[in-house]
Amino acid sequence: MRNKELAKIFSHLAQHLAMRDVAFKPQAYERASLAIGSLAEDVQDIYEREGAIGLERIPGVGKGIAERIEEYLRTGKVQDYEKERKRMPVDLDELTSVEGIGPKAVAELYKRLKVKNLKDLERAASARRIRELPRFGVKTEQNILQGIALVKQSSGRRLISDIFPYVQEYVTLLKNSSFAKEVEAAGSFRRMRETIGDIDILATSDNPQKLTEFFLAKVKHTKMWGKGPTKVSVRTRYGFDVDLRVLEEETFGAGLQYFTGSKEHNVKLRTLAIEKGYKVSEYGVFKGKKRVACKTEEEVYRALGLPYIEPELREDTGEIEAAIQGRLPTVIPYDSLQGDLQTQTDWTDGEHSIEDMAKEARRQGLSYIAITDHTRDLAMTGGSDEKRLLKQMAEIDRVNKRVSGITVLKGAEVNIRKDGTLDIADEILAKLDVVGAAVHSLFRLPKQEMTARIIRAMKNRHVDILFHPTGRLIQKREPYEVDIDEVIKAAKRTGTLLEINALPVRLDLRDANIRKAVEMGALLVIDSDAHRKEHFSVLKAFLRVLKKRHDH
DNA sequence: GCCGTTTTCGGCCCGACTGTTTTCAGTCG
Repeated sequence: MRNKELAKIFSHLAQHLAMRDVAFKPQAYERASLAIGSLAEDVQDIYEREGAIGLERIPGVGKGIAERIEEYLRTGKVQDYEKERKRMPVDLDELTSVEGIGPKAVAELYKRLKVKNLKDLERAASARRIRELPRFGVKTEQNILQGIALVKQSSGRRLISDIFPYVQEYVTLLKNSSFAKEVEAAGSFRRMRETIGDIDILATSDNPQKLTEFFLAKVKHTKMWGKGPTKVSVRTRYGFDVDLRVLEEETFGAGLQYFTGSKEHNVKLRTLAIEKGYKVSEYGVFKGKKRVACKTEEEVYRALGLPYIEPELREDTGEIEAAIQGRLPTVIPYDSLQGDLQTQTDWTDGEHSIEDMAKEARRQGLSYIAITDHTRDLAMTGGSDEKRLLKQMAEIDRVNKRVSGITVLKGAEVNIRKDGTLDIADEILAKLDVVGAAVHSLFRLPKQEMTARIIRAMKNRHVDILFHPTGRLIQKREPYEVDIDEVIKAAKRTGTLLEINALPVRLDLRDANIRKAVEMGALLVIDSDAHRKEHFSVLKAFLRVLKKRHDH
């Protein structure tokens, strides 16, 4: 699991170099960081098997960066990075998590005001000292304060995609030890929340003491919050907390149900139990002193007269009422998707070619994908104009001839301009199989104007999908002001699909809006927004975990 | 620092928007 650490180091190094105005190297390091961070294979394995030559096969990694990877694998450090960090000891992750703060702002704030972290930044902004700096002003200062508020709202929580590999690592570690029988990650991770606060792992064991000691010995941690015979709680060196609890085999189901939560779901479940003359705790369902269920979660729910409720639904947003009335929604299994209607390639800001993306999609079991590269107004990404779109369509025809077993559809992610018109002419859109329209600029229009703008785009008869309908970036950017009910109505009226963008930082539409759209009868499409081959896994990354869960 | 059937040296996705300025740097993705 060294990939993520290396990716972070190179990304930080890139930002440090950018702060010092070094030309071109930042992009090179950033590119390598992205490639390493989303690599399916552990760099350590690649290095052990093929040496530096193998490392240089990673796109964006040449001689220089391969040497630094080697250095890191040998010593745990990259000297160039350590030097930069000494020169400017700032918490880049914290500071750049504030919308509008980039490397140059970080450098300036450190030099002039000794701002090292979020706390310093807030203090400086509150004391109105930022407005005094050259090229900063009152407006910037206010934006910074707003940005800090947003970051703090999500205090300590991380995107599920950041946490996912670590959960896998810990669960596998424990499963492979000879001390654990059942191992399961519970909590908000199991409920598949957008962000995760800490990791709760449950296990059963013949020797709990040995298991907790094994865990402590293997999981690198900076703090130990507590340690008892059946529970240990640590802060890992990656900055989040992990709890391991060892449960009795007999009551594992009840414990799993309890520690999966949510708290609100459990409160309601317990209230329902009391009404029916039962009591529910982490040790089981009780009638008087008699335990009537505890072995499995299914048993626990059944004892209360309920069908099994999938963890993803356990938020007390109506699922218990629905279960009582026998109208729980059918949950779509994780391996249901047959295709992917939003992908980018190296024609714009994606990393891989059309052919490579098609082959990878096929490998992952998809039967079709649409290539939806950016268009003209998003020049930053090299967005296509009409002429280039035609060229790309011809290339897609060639790929379809060369690659069998998957259909590649011609598409585009066109820009919705300020007035709701699109940046590609209708006669070209008419030639495409899939047209997605999206807002990429002027995020702060007034609600009415934004709503009208989006609906006008949806009315274009060539537009099939509204991409990332609210434009939010989790923990980074609020959704734009838009009347989502009106958008859903328009979707139904115009037959436009609303996207469920599966990129972990977007998840847009979000859960509550998806439910609304379903209730209002609009159609939805789930896609990956893949910008590189590895991103297809967001369509099924969690499949393995779900399968394991259903095994017992 | 990376990369190459237009280049092994000389390029490096390139425009809108914001907030600062009074011509432009920084951020966005």
